[in-house]
Amino acid sequence: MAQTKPSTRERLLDIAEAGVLAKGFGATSIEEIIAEAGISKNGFFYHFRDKNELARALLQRYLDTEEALLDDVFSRARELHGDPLHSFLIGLKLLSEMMADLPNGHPGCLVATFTYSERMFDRDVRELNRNAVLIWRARFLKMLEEIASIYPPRDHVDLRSLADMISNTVEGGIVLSKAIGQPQILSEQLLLLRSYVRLLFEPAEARTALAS
Amino acid sequence: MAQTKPSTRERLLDIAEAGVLAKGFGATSIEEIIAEAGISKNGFFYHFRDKNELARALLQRYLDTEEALLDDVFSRARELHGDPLHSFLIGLKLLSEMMADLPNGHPGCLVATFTYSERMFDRDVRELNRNAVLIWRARFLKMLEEIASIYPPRDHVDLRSLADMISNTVEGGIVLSKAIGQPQILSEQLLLLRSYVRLLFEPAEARTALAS
DNA sequence: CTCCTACTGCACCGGGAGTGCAGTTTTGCC
DNA sequence: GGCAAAACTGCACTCCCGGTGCAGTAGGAG
Repeated sequence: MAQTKPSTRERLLDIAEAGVLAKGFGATSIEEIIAEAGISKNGFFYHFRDKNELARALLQRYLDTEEALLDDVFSRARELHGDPLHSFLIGLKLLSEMMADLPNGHPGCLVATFTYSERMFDRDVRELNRNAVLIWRARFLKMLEEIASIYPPRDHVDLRSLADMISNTVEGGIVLSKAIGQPQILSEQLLLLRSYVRLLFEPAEARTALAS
Repeated sequence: MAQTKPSTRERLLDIAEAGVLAKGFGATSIEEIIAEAGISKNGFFYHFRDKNELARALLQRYLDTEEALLDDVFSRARELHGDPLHSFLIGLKLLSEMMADLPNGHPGCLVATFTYSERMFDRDVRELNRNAVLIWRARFLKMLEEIASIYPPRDHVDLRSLADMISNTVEGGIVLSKAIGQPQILSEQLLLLRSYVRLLFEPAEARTALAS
């Protein structure tokens, strides 16, 4: 499995992804992708029937990577602490640190890009995009339900909304970081989210004074 | 000042804005804009030197409208309650209701769209976009500093980050709402933000039990 | 030796960005 | 009413991009 192919297809996806995140899908031309890849136009169309199929492949690959990353982060967090609340807080911390360590900041989220270009794609791609957000929701909801079953929340909150808040924080954080060119915003926002989760669920006796 | 001109320029901007929010800037063609406006191509170029100038005008108009809206919401909130914390909480509630009342959900934020297409624009437009976020930050930071000077926060938070969290919630909420086609997410997320601000600043004695 | 994968090269179409220029209608103002 | 400026129209043309069609080929696997 290890780097058997620096395959052309993967290189095309890499180049396309960078372009899409920097300029938007509609503004990323096949011409420039093949120019950078050093391939002919027909070479491109050998791999992807049309631009929509490029979009599909791009999004699918992106979602698989993200899912693996989230699996990794939160299972590592769970190994560090068996309690659902504390492992969740650790997971958010890890995520925040991971985002802070990206050298040029987060390059952008394809789900957001595609959401802001929905009219360009066919049903398949839009459905894929929609499902991605619903999968994130389900993932975080499951963790929050486990937490809430042990720690009663301090305020009336809908756990489903709260689950969305994680995705929300990431998506918003990426936009703001990119917009003003301050990569650290994303990780700061994740820490604020963590602070909220803590205030919501952590029992008062565990928070004597303002201890971190 | 009242509707003296349903001027062509404004109509072009309206049509362009809808297109840009639905498909992205690069994918919104001048041809389709003039087709919908019923104007010739040269008519378009009479108003805007090129596509970049269209972007500039689009963004400037959008930012002016948003600023006026925020001024309105938070000054109305201030009239309803003199206390900075409570008027801020009311403002977030008003904003949330306003977003919930949009018939087809929020159409999208141009700042986010432009952020995800940065390479398409010249320095001017990128600077305009960047400044917009910094202006939002300054606006909310001022309000939060006033709050924090009266109510000591319950957790160590950087007020600047917290100020960004308002923009963050809106940007993220718009992405999620659009992505899964559930307009209410944006207003829900604003209410969660409100819950966080309340937990952070509201004195314990004001929150006996879990009262709203 | 042959089949398959992964391409190259060329020619072509339609549509979009943008330019240039000449001409026309509409509007505001004296 | 007259006149100039503003707000356009129409046409012709350039270059770039998405996409198609078709013919051909280099290299590895059986």
